[in-house]
Amino acid sequence: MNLRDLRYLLAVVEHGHFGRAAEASGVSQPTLSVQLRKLEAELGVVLLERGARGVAPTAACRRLLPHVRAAVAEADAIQAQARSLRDPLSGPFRLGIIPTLAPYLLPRVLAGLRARLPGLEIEPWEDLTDSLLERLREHDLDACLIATEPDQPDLLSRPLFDEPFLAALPPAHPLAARDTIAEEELARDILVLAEGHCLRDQALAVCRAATAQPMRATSLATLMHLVAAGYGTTLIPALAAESARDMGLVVRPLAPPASRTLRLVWRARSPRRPAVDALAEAIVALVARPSARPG
Amino acid sequence: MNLRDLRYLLAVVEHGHFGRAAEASGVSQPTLSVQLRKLEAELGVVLLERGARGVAPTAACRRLLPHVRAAVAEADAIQAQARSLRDPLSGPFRLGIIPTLAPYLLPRVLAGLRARLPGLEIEPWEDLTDSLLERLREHDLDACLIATEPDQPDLLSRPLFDEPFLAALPPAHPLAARDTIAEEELARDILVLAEGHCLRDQALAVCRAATAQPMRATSLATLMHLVAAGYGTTLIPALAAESARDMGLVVRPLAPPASRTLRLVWRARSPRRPAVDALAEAIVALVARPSARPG
DNA sequence: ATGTCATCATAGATTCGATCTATCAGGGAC
DNA sequence: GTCCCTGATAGATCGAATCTATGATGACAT
Repeated sequence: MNLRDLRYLLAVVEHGHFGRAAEASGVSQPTLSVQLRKLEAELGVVLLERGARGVAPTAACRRLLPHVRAAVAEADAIQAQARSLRDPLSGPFRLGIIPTLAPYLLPRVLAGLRARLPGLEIEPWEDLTDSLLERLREHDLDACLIATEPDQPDLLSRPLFDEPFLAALPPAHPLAARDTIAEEELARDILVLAEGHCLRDQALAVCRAATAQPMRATSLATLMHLVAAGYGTTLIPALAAESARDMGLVVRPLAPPASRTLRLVWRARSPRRPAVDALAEAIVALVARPSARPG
Repeated sequence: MNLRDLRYLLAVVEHGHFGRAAEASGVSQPTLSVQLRKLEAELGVVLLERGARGVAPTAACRRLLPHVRAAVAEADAIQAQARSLRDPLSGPFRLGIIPTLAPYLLPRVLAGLRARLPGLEIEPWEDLTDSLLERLREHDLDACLIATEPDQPDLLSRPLFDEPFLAALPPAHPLAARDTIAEEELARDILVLAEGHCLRDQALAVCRAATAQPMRATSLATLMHLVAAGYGTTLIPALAAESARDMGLVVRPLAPPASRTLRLVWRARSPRRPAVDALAEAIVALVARPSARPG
């Protein structure tokens, strides 16, 4: 069975006349005659009652017509939707983001992304780096924002921007009065995230500390609350500074400075490379000059 | 676009593998490769991300898949429904019946027809002869039961059975005591149906009367009620006798007898001739030996 | 590293099917 | 009876789908 033949059938039923249906379909009258006879033979059902003054659908045909119309309509829907998906910068785009970045980056850039890439429907997905990369490889995500460099051959990445690390202290902490803080000074009572967070490893590396402390916050927000409650200090990425200050923390730059590099990762074979590139550039621009937050 | 290609797409998406999808589709792997590339070119959308270990649908493809599945499902529904319509004795069958016959014939035969022709879904349509024949010619009906012989070249008919006319009288009528009644005796105070009813013409012909009486009942039931109320006499077809007696009328045979011939009419070109013939024979058999009425 | 295996893509030949033009056949209408 | 309109048929032509054989590429293991 063929969509073309179904369209022929609809044309003949609509016009009640082979010749006019043929003209409307852009083919010759014998074509319709032959093809519709074939369709009848294939279905084993007489669809048309031919008369000297035209043609009428049989009862069986009338029974089938709803399905025929539905099939043709779905085919048209496929083409219509494909037309709107033809723009490489449109359609759903699933973007994985690590938890120490998502809550602080997304409010800054989402509105701007909608303005710059109106066709791209970004669906954020928050998870730890390893899970994100696994999902990315399984085609569950289109790209990921992470803070490490993946070394898998089927994944490519590009750096977006560097995010400095900052010291976050309770106001009553002895170091809170200082303008800058050295890494070693922070190491003594630093609190870190649970395992799996790249920020945990980076914080420990920066401070050259191998803490085996029992407190392992599962989110940066939790961690900052712990610091605010006086349980210790921590290292936060720059984009979280505003949130940290809102919680009453004292935020100080490190001396010498340290940072992490945020990278956008995608599958080497992904056909969405244009969208990936556009997204990367948009994020860089929006982070450098953040757009207003959506009301 | 082609239903075949849509099925290919579904197979590849389902198997995630061109080779296995090809096997499942009964074609070679290059066929799928070529056809799906063509489909992508036609839609202008990359549907599949080819990898070294298989293939995955793109985000755009996932967007389209519901429509693709729907189109294929509708096509399958067409074939499934066609299979069940393949039996010439099945499917909807619109049967026109004149009003002086329908209420008395249908209760006698409908249950039996369902038993003898279980696939045939008879949809009765009650109207005057001329309207019925017009609808029949316009393909709005598959066949008609009427009491006259149509003389249109595109319509064929066959007689089913003769239905005697009977005299119907109020119990108090002077003729009610007689065993049989002559036509002339009835003519004096006969009531007839409104124009358009063939029974009106037949009654007038039988009784050689040209009444211009004001009372023109629009249904046989009304007419019989008028007779029961003592407004006159009338001629009824035999199948209405039971109903007439239920209303308290006296029913008597004519001497000499008169009758009308009920015919089944269909379009000369109708492809439903097998159903028409089966229906004709079933009705004849059921009228001769009526089945039990449905409870 | 390097060979091996698996995967999809490509090329050329072949077969099948859709379509065209020209013509036929049948029914109504006058 | 004759004409005209309708759909059906025939034979040729063109295009498209498919096949087999082979290439290209990447992953994995030794």
